Amino acid sequence: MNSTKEVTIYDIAKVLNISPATVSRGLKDHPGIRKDTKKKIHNAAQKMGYQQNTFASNLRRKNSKTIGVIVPRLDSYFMSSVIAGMEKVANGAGYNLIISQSQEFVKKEIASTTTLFNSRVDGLLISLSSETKNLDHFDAIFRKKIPIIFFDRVIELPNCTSVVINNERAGYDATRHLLDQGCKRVVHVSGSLNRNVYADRLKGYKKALSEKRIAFDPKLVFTNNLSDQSGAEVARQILKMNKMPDGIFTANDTTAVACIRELKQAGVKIPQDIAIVGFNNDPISRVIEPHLTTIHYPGEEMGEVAASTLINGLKNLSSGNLNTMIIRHELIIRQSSVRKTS
Amino acid sequence: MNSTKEVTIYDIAKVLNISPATVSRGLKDHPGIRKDTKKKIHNAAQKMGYQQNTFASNLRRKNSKTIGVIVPRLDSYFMSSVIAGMEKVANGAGYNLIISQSQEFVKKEIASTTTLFNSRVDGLLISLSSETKNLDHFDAIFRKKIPIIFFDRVIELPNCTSVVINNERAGYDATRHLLDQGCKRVVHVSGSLNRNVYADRLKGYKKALSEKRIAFDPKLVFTNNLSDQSGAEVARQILKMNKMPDGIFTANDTTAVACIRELKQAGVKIPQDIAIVGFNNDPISRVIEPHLTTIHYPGEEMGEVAASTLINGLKNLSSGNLNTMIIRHELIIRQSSVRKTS
DNA sequence: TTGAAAGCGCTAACAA
DNA sequence: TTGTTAGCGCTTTCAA
Repeated sequence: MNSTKEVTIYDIAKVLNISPATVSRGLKDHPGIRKDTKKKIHNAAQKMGYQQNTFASNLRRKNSKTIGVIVPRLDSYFMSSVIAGMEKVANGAGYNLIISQSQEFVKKEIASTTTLFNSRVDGLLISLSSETKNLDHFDAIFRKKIPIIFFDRVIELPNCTSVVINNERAGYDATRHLLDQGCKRVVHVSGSLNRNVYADRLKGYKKALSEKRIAFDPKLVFTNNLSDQSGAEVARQILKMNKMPDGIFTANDTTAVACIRELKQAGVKIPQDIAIVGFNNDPISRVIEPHLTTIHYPGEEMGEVAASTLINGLKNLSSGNLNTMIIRHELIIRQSSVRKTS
Repeated sequence: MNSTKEVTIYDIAKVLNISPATVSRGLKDHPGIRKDTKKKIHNAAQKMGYQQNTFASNLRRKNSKTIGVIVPRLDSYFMSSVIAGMEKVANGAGYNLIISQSQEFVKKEIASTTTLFNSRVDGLLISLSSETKNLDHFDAIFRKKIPIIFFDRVIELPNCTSVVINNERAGYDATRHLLDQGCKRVVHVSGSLNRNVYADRLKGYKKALSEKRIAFDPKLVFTNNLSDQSGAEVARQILKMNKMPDGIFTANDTTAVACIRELKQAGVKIPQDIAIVGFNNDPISRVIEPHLTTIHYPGEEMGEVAASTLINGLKNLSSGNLNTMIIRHELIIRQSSVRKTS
């Protein structure tokens, strides 16, 4: 494949009449190498087109300077922001990212885990697929004490750090806001309840209801995959209900937007007839009319925090045994939910 | 860091009383190892928790089974789809992806290139930053004959394959459509003309104009970074023009949407006063009101094609010396541009 | 069908 | 401040 001969530290050593060890040290600014020697080495390396061989180095040092990332899907605004944040931090610290998607399947999550394990990543950043129920596939990782940080879709685990927002509180905030706007009958559209993000938002929803002494009605909770289609489907079901709801809180913006569109088409007035709150502060939330009230959820920051926590841990700068890092969220109120002009 | 001792082929060899060479061969189904020996080896490996050491293997074989990806930004719907497509193909073929973003800076693009080069990726998939003018930073890559495939934002190069859509044609289609709807004075909002994607769309715009014998007016072309803000800014400038345009063709959807919002706010009727066409078929294009006419541009497919072309090339299945692969695009007509009820 | 042995390029313990 | 040397774990040529 690659025809050209590789330049090694031995070649440099020979040219400069010094030992390979010195070259190795000079190349990485080892303290205790004379300045002029270093300069000579760097110059020669440059001139000869030296390229360090990471495999040899990794083999020798037994680490890879690589972080594995497993996410359910890449193609959402939120996830791209997360990855962007991770990439920024990791690259800054000299790490590479190997990214793979589970596509929401456990099976793919398992396969990715094995690959990343074999690639000997120094650490893992994981957001779980909606199918995942147990963590057996991470056993090998745990046994080898490779640090894992779960983010967003996390799972409680004694020795793992998680980076999340307070989903229960966010769910509460969203629901409470609807109730404060006068809603009495609020539908909640949720995702797989295997996942904290959805289960907790549901908890928050229930809490807000009970605080206002509104009985929880399981018929008002829809769980699906939160896609465009599912959102439209929910809207159609709502239109058929005997007693229509006057508020909807969905666990993402895509679904909320699909609902709004479908409902508007059927002549429902938003927010007068039905007030709606989404989740994620996706760009579409500012485009749909009426603009969507939503929970802001800083993806890039979450990525940065997850990555830097992992890297600090790798450097043994870990701040003790901290377990859960909570990133602040924020309810952004727009027209889709505002009824009171107060 | 990792406390646990690694299991190597030597350990397996010792246990089974055979040579490491046989174990190595057995593990990868080398023909010419007895079936029962293979089975024994696999079983032992399983039982002992053997994990192959990719570094040693890569070092020995001088390839990495890794593909480097450099993109301007990750956080757009289009780019996430591209990456998703690449990831699918690459993982299927046993390759990992290392992804980095240039953030539209040459400087970062250079840094990423070096890192990926040092990580000894087997090949590269690149979409150029808007700043990039020359390709000197890929010299080392070319010298080592590491294959590069450029996608979307490409550059003409004798020995490189590119994956693109026909941007000139797409630009023509978009503009032509506006003219067909009766527009006489069409603004074009473009990105960095260093990049084929924008330069070619502009060419198509000009071609459509000249076909209809409309003089090209450079004052009607705005070039900027195609962000939200820039879109709004363009709209504001349009509102101040003595003679307002009656059509706008923007080189992405974000900008088109920002324009629409700003113009609507100023009381401009879309599409009656100004008809608008965007580019990308981003999810927002179906949410903005009126829905945005746009060019569909299959990101996932582009990613798949780019990755599989690269991988086929690595396997020496390359289909000769093909140079440019063109993916079909499609004009999707929605309300933002339709004036004639025909 | 299997084994012996060399070596991929680097790092680090130890010695000088 | 620099050098010697062993060895990380694997693959592969050559020999048996």
